[in-house]
Amino acid sequence: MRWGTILIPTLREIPKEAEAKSHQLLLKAGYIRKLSSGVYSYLPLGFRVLQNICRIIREEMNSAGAVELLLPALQPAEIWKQTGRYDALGEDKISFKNRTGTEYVLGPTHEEVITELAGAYLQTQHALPKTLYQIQTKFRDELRPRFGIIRTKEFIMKDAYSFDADEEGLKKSYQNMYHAYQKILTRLGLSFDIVTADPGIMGGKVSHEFMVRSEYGEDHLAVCETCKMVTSRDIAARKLSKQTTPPTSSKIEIFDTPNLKTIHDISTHFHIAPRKLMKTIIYMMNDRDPVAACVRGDHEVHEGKLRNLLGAKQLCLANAKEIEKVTGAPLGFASPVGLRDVKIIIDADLLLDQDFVTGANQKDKHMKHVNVGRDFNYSQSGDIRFVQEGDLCAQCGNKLLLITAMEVGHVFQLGTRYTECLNVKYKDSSGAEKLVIMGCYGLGVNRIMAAIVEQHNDSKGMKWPVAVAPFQVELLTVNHSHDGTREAADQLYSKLIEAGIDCLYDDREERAGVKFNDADLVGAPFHVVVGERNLVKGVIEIKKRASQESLVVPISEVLGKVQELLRD
RNA sequence: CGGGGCGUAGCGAAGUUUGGUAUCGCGCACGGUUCGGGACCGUGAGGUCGUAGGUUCAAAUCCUACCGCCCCGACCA
Repeated sequence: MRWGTILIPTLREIPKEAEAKSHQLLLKAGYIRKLSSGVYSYLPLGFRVLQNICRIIREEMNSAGAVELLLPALQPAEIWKQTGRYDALGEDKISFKNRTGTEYVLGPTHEEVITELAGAYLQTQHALPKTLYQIQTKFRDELRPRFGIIRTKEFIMKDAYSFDADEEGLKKSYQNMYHAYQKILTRLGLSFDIVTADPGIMGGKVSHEFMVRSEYGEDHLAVCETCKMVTSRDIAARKLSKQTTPPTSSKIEIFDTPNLKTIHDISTHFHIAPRKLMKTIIYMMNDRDPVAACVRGDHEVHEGKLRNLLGAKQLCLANAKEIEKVTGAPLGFASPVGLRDVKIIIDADLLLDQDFVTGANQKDKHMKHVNVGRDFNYSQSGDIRFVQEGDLCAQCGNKLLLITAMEVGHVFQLGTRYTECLNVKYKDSSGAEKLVIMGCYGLGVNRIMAAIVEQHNDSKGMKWPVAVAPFQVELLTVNHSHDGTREAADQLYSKLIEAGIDCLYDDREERAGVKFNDADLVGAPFHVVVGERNLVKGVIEIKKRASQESLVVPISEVLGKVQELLRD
């Protein structure tokens, strides 16, 4: 395609709104344009990349035996109420009423719709197993769209759903998708980590996330460089130290802290390091029993770990009233010291230090010189917090690193989370009705595009892998008004097109520098440069964008060479 | 929702403190000279200065409200 035919509005300067590299480059090279916060248009080049990503996804999904369909984005709110996710979606849901008063949700995901469909058609064991997928726009009113197309309110997702007769079938389907995802991301030129994850709002027990390491990710990986273990920070465990520190001889002192409730308030106001503070968080276990969870001021309680340690069925943060009842003080001044009829759980790190500052269980007061064991007893100690950089690897005991990463894919073994709510059953060979077992599998197409840019760029622009590049080759003339140059380039262009090569032909009458810079920015993997200087010698220059290395070949061999390069 | 920053031509900015003809660079159009890594000269087009109200002889500038955008944080006491 000729440059003048399509729309490639490259910019000389990077719009100041862009911070992430992918955001900057995609704007500068004319791939995307923002319409409003978190809402983007994909210009011709951007659209071509999206299509290439989708093509690869389709190929791998199809060859894994999944079948494509298309579900509606416009979904009656009613089906969301049936699965109980209407409320769980909360503010993220974009919903409205039509003229007759029916409420609709712009689909943020499609479990409800597909499950309804499965209920209608997958009623016999012969219909199972089945994996259906679609590539569709999802709508989520994100609180804060971020980093260009990494987090947007409207995005394209490939979502697949498997339906099986039993758990064993689900495991097979899950493995199948898991491998397909590995192939897809590898073909897309991404290096990635697969980590076990917390299924969260989606439900189910087993889930894995496909993570791409990037400065602009919103998630964290706990990485051990020694034993190479990688886990999601959300669920990473740590090895606990066996040491303990004896208490100090200083006695507890109560001091005034008017209106200073948070760790940040206390630490800045009194110049005390957060690690010398102790946070006491009150939870209610099984809706009845109060629990005080204590961690260092610079740590965060991990509700899941706490729940596991307690063996609690249900655990949630206490509300203001409950806190007041348990501690005798308003929110912000809790301490384990003097608490009665409350189970106290401490994080093991509290045993490694002495002399903490805690609340005083009185309004506007805290206490210092608090020592574990001396001033209060606890029922259990253990790992009840999120890991931090420098914590010890649960597997080998060496130090963990925290690395930011973005989630590009997520697979879940949902089980009967949805089929139960929507009563999706099949008849087995004995005629008995059984719930269909589901899995679901998502890939963020736009985010994958951003991830590829994040991993393939340099100071001049993008370096697309051949598989996803908007064009495989960019042909450009050094001086387009020179007849010989133009004629040679025109001929080459026809040859490349005839050979089925996706070629962008920069036929603009721009100066060489402009064209070279735009070519590097746009990032086609190979550049074919036609210039008078080489032409008189009967040769043409081919440049590899990724390495910036050039080779010179006779005109007649250009096509063959390009084909060879594309094959490799 | 809280904190911070910002809104002036397609892009990047100055001007706002101290009210007085809307300015500069890039890009765009036309003419010319150039032509292998973002050329140069000349001419020109392009603006509700985010929106609405107020103060004033006079508002991009001062006041009030609202809208939008970016970054950080968000039931952790």
